[in-house]
Amino acid sequence: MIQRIKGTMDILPSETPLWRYIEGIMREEAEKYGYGEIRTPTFENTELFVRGVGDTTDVVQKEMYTFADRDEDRSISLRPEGTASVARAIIENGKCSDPMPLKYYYIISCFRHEKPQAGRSREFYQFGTEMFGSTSPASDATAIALASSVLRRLGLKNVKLHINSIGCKECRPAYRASLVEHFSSRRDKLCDTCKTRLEKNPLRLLDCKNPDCREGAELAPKTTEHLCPSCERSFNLLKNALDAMKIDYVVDSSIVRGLDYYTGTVFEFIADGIGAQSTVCGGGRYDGLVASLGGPELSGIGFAMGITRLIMAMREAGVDKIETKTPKVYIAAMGEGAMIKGLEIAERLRREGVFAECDVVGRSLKAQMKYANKISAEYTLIIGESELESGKAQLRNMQNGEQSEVELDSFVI
RNA sequence: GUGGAAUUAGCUUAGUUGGUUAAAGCGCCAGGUUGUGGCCCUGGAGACCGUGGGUUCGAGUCCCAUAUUUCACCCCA
Repeated sequence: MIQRIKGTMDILPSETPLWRYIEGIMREEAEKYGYGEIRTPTFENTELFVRGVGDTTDVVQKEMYTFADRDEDRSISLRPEGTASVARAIIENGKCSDPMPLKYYYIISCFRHEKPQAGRSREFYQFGTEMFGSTSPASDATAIALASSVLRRLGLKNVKLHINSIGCKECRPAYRASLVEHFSSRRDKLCDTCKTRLEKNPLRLLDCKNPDCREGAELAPKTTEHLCPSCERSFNLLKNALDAMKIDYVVDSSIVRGLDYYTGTVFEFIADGIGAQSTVCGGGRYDGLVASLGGPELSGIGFAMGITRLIMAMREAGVDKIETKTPKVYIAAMGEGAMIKGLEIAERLRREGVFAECDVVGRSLKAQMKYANKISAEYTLIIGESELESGKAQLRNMQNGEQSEVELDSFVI
């Protein structure tokens, strides 16, 4: 038995309708906001992610599926996220001179070599959107509104929006310094990972779950109190816009994000009751990304939603039951002649747009009726020798058991 | 990468202090008279007890290793 790769999953026909329902809502909403779908390659030059996502991030340092290409001396990687590829694509396809803003969305799977856990797998699925070419908080508000709108339509009331601003390249260094100062004074109280974070990525100290570190984080200077005038104005405008759009949020200074490209506004939608990996949607502004990939100075704002986490949240909220299509008519056929006739009729009905099935196993009538019941067929048409001769057959309503006689070659349903 | 838990038929599980042909429910297949489902009844198929070692006269039951699943840390969607 050859097993599935660890951390991957099979999505069976019993589950795909829910996936498609969710994806359908994502597409509809994205398009309603003027985003167009983009499809980029599953793998890219490793360098794209190193430069885009950041060479100090865990994602790039220890989680990428990286390998040597066969025919060239070149390192390629399966995409660990979607934003870098889209940024690359707009530069490469000359879209940076299109009318601004550029708005793209995608539904893709990404790959990270992590230890699997609730809400985390090595191949994971996400809906992402990117908007380029606006520095205005109106674009932040629009992106957040889109995410919020998808979640609302999915029926997720157990999801909360947390927003924060981590500052731009002007104000972040100063804030970072004040954080380091704050935590250095209480260094001996920090957990081991936080001690290394103090040097590597001080912002991360803010969302450590260790109780002692949490205490330090509570007392730490808030990003929002160290913003430069421009960032502060933007953040306030964003809050005003969200208020006006009637989108509830909390300002949460522990939202820092882990990818290097984030600047300014960052946000997460956090779900209750789905375990430790509770962020169903995360995003923010990435004003330096396009330039760092060799494109023009073009700011951006986007987010990604984890589809499996959404499904967990939907289960938790009890909104994961959706209607699925069931056959209009099942044709029970006895004998070879009837089976041929049944196939003929089923095909005629399908060409008229009807969901019709015909027995292909050749079992007893009783077994076929049982099967029709199991697949929730609305009607069963019963064909045997005598029906073949008369050209008429019984059409049974499976709900109330009533039967009526129909002309085999002409009945409609 | 670090730690905890789990691993018995397709699924969910039971298996007593190691001792004969490893249970059950659901599901599947077939019957309950001659061509009619949903309920009920009967029967059947289906498990080398995750894999590999070890202890023992004897292991699903004990020990070790390994894989996978799962939960948490790290990190992120």
